[in-house]
Amino acid sequence: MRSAQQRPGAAPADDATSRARIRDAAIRRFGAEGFGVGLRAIAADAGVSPALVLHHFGSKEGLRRACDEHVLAVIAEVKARSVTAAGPEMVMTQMAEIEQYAPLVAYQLRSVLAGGEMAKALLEDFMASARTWVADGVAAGTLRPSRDEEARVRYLTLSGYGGILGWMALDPPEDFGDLGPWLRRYMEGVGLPIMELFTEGLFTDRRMLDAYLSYVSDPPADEAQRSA
Amino acid sequence: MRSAQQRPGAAPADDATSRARIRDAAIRRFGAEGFGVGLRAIAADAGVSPALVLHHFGSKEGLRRACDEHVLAVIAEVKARSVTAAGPEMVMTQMAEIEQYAPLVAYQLRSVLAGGEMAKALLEDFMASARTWVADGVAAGTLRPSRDEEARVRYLTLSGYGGILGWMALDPPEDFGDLGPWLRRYMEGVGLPIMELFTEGLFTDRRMLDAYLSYVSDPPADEAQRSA
DNA sequence: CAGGATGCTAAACGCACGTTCAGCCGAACG
DNA sequence: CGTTCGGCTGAACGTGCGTTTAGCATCCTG
Repeated sequence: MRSAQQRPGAAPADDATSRARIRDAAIRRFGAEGFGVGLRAIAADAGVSPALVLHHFGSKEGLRRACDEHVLAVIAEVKARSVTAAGPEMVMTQMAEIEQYAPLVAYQLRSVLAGGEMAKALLEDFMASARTWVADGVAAGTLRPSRDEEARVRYLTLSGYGGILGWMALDPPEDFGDLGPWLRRYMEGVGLPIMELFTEGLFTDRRMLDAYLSYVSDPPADEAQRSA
Repeated sequence: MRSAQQRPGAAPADDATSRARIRDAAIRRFGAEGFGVGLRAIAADAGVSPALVLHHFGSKEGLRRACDEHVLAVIAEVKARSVTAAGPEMVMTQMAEIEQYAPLVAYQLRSVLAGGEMAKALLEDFMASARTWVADGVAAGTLRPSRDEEARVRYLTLSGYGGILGWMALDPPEDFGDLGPWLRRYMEGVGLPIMELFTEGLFTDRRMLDAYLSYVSDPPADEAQRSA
C-alpha cells in the first residue's frame, strides 16, 4: 500500500515515510488534545501499530522531541521567508491561515501551556522577533523609545502570546484542526483596543508613570519588616 | 489525634475537619503539580487513606469541583473586602503575599491553564473587576474612554492574566507553595513597560489607529475568494 | 445497653497507559 | 537462490491510576 521510496543510508526526511506520517499525526493529536493523549490514538491516526511509533522514536518523550524540533524548524523557515510581523498574535494568525501550517499553531499553544524547554524556546523565539521589530520601529521613528527596551520586548511578547492563552480558556476553539477562524475572531475582538492602547495609551495624565519612576529610583527598603 | 468537633446535622465547614484538610491538600497539590496528580498523593498529604477522599467527594472530579467552589468563594470574599485593584496581576500578586491565600493563586493559574468551566468563571470574574475599575477611571477622568469599552476590558484582562501564564512558561516558579517572590519579580519586570505603554502608548503617530478604524468601517468583502 | 449511623481503612478490581519482545514480511545483496 | 536486514506487527507485561467493596472502630440515640 505504501508507494514511498527512500534512500537507504541517507536521512529519509521525505514527507511520505511512516516516520513523517507518525510525526505529523502526533503533532495534530498533541495540538488537539494535549500531551496526555495515548500513543495508540496517534498510531491509529497514522495507520500504523503502536509498536512502530516506539520503533522509530524510542519513547513517547522521543516522539515529542521530534515534534518539537520539526515545529521549531518550520517556524524558523516561515519566519526567514516573510517579513517579521508585529506581535505573536499576528504571526500565529497568519500561520493558522495556511492549511499546511495550521496544526503547528495548535501544537505551539499546547507546548507553551505545558511548559518546559519547548515553551521557553518558542517564547524566546517570539521575543527575538519582537526585539528586531521594536528596534526597527524605533529607528524608523514609528515607535517611541523605551526606558528599558528589553523589558518592553518581554512584556509585549508575554502579554501578546498570553492573551491568546487566556482567550483559549475563555472561549476555546471548536476545531483544533483549523484554528484560522478562531484566531481571526480573536484578532477582531482585540484589534481595536490594541490600536487604541498603542496609540493613545490608557491614562489621561503622567501621574502614574511619574510616581512609578520615582518609586523605583529610590529604594523602598521596607522589605525587611514584611514578616513582622 | 483529631481534636475537632463539628455540628452533626449542619454543614461542617470547620477548617479542621478531614474534609477540609483533604480539600486544602488537594488545592496545594493541584496548584503545584497540575490536575494530573494522583489521589494517593493528595490523601498522603492530608494524612488519610485514598478511599476517604472518594468517601467525602465521590470522585476525583467531585474533589476538583469542591476545590473550585472553595477557591471562587475565597476570591469573592477577598475582593469584597478590598478595593478593586487595577489588573489581574495586581490582585494575584497581593493574594500571593498572604500566606493563607497563596495556594489559591497557584490553583487558579492551573485552572486557567487546564481550561473548562472554572477557567471561564475565573476570567469572567477578573473581567468584572476590570469593568468597574475602568468605568470608575473613565468617570473620574483618569482613564481615557474607549470606542469599545467591553473589548478593552476583555483585552486588558486577557493580556494581563495571560502575561502571567507566559511568564510561567518562560521562567517557572521554583516553589509553587510560595508564589509571592515569583509574582513580585514578574511585576518588577513588567511594571515599567506597562506604565510607559499605558501613559505614552507605543506608536509615535495615529496612522495605524486611523488605518484600522477606516479598515473596520468599510467592509473588507474579500472573504469569499479566500479558498480560491 | 442494643442499634444504627458515621468516619475511616485495607485490599482488591478493572482499565489504560508506555513499553518490551519474538517473529513476520519483503526487498536488497552476495 | 539463500541470506540478511530493516520496517513492521500482535501479543503480552508491568505499573499506576480511579474506583469499589467489605469491614472496623467510634459515638450519638432511644
